[in-house]
Amino acid sequence: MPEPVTPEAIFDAAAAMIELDGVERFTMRGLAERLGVAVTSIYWHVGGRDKLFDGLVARLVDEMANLPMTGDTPVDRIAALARAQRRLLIECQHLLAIAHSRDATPRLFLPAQRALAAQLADVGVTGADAALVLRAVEVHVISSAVMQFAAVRGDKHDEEDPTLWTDDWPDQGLVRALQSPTDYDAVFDYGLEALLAPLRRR
Amino acid sequence: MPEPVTPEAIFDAAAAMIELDGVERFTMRGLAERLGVAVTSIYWHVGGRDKLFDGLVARLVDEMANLPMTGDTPVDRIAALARAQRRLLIECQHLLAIAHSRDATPRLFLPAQRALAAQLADVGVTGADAALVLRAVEVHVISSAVMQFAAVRGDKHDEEDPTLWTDDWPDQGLVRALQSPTDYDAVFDYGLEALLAPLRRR
DNA sequence: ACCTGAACACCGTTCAAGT
DNA sequence: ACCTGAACACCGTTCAAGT
Repeated sequence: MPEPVTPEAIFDAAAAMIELDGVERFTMRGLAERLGVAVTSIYWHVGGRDKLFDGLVARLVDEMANLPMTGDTPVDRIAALARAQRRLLIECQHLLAIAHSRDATPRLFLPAQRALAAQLADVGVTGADAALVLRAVEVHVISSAVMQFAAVRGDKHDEEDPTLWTDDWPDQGLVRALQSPTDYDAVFDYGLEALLAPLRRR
Repeated sequence: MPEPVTPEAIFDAAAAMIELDGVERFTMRGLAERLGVAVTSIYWHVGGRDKLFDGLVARLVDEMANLPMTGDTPVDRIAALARAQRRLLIECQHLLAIAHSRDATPRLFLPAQRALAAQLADVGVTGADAALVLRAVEVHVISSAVMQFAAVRGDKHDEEDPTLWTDDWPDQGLVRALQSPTDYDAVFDYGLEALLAPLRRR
């Protein structure tokens, strides 16, 4: 089934290849081969590697714009959106890496800022305070996704160096907890609730 | 002054080049030219690109191991260390990017975990709870440095899309705050204090 | 309008050969 | 032990040429 070569088909194929093998293994020539065309054909439809990645990032931004925001209270809705954003970014880890390497991470959150601002206003947080909370939550979401990515790929190296913790270290419970793989979901929730705690007290 | 070609000199030159021009512009051939030797000489001394980056990451891990931890209370000392870690990582942004792309970010914090654990024990936090706080602070530090990096390079794109915010949006103070560049220092401090607040209440 | 092959300038890496 | 040049297999990209 040789699909027609459209920009859409090119972006789809590129996204699939990148999500499968990572950015570093992605080549224009490989993409052309998968599409069954000459490399130069891609250049005609979407341009070079840069333009291609621009398009992929734009797609991710679009996806970030339409996420559910459910919950009984404004703070619950903010938390729900943050969790949905994080889930999407973890699903699209390689695309996130591309966006990050092109300094486009802040842009990922622009579409959601309006909705977030409305919820903050509902609990009486406005102006510079609201901007600070907004940014803090954004940074928390991104970082959690980015770290999860690194951890999942490199979990062989995530174990503790046993020589660092002698057997006579008083808190063996901590040592055990650190030696088991990091539960990034728990870390994310802990941080998110800490960030939102001041709002819950209103 | 043609310095002798030692692994040390090679790492120094590579680090300087990367910190100046970024990873993407760094090539083995360029490094060889700067050192005044043939490319193949580098392969003899330190191995290929992978080995070279391994060495650079190892150096960064070493630097992370010796950071000051001053403050009157245990929580203050934890905060001070986190700030010092963040400052170093921002200074070595490109090296951090390399470490991150090689999934070595968790390793950056291993050397400091013992000292942090001791401070946590002082305020009575142990076991799995201590591990969670440890990880939450680590993630916060990394993320802040990583975001700062992206933001500084891409601050042209960090401005808000004016079409998103109509003039009749009720909270013009927020709009103004979002339109000015993000103060990542403030975002970091806000998040750090939120994470440590539960500890301060003991 | 769409697609192609040839060609260019660049990579990282290997290896036999030098001293 | 140290350094070299030649060579290989791979890139991204351009461009004139085809239909």
